[in-house]
Amino acid sequence: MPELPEVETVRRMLAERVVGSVIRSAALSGLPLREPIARTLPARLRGRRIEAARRIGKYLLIDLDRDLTLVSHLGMSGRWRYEAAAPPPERHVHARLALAGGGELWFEDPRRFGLLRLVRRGALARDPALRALGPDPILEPQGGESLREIARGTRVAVKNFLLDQHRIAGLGNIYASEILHRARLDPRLAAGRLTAREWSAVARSIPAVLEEAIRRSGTTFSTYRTVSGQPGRYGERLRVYERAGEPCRRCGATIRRIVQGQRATYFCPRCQRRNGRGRDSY
DNA sequence: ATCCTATCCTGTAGGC
DNA sequence: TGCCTACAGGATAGGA
Repeated sequence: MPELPEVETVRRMLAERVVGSVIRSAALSGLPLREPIARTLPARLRGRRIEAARRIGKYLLIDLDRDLTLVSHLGMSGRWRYEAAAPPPERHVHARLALAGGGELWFEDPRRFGLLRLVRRGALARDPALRALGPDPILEPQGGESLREIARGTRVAVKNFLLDQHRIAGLGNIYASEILHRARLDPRLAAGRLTAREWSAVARSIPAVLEEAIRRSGTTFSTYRTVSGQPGRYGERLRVYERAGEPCRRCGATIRRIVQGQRATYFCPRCQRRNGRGRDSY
């Protein structure tokens, strides 16, 4: 599941391999993703030069000349893939960009929850996908006080708070659980009721987990791959995610799996405590 | 306003 | 072995 570290890994590789290239031609599968890909996309991409690869939250932005930006989101199973030589056709390739000088850039997405949309750069900040995003925790790190302010008044569980892209942009199901384990916080606590000290622990844990995951090229469960097809290596570092029934690496207690908002949450019932809080605190 | 649920999709894992 | 079903989750529309 591509979250901030996976998207950042893809961004870095695109920056290295395709920035500076010119798109010679483009072709679409014709199948809709989260929304249909505009049929005019190939014509608008032809001849454009790739100027930069950026990331905001889980969105990957490919800046082109003539003030255009290709906005992409990998959804659940999306992948940008670079092939140096003309590769054989494969399933689930929804956009193929042939680069001048050889090489192809593919947007693959079996589950089609992804997004591909061409936007004028001047209109980016107003684009519905990006407009309402909260701060990106790597580009705009938030301290504990700031997080506490963002959470003021909300009763949602802190795990769900971390998943809300409108509050903080980039965390998904894997890293939300990992961050709360590092911060030693029960994922069921009401976000609006955490203490300053608890928010401070969350604020420190977010970049610690994300930066280590970026160093290891992200986490691969099933489909995620880097641009060149390598799996991420953070999986072996996971402390709780997908480890239900296994011992906590910190205290040895058995990791639990619960469901919050129809999503799995993993946590250690011993070292992620409620700190003697009352029943109404979550 | 705030919060929660159902929905989209397909590869994979588990049961029998 | 093969068929069937349940499950995984990011974002969002719509309902409570």
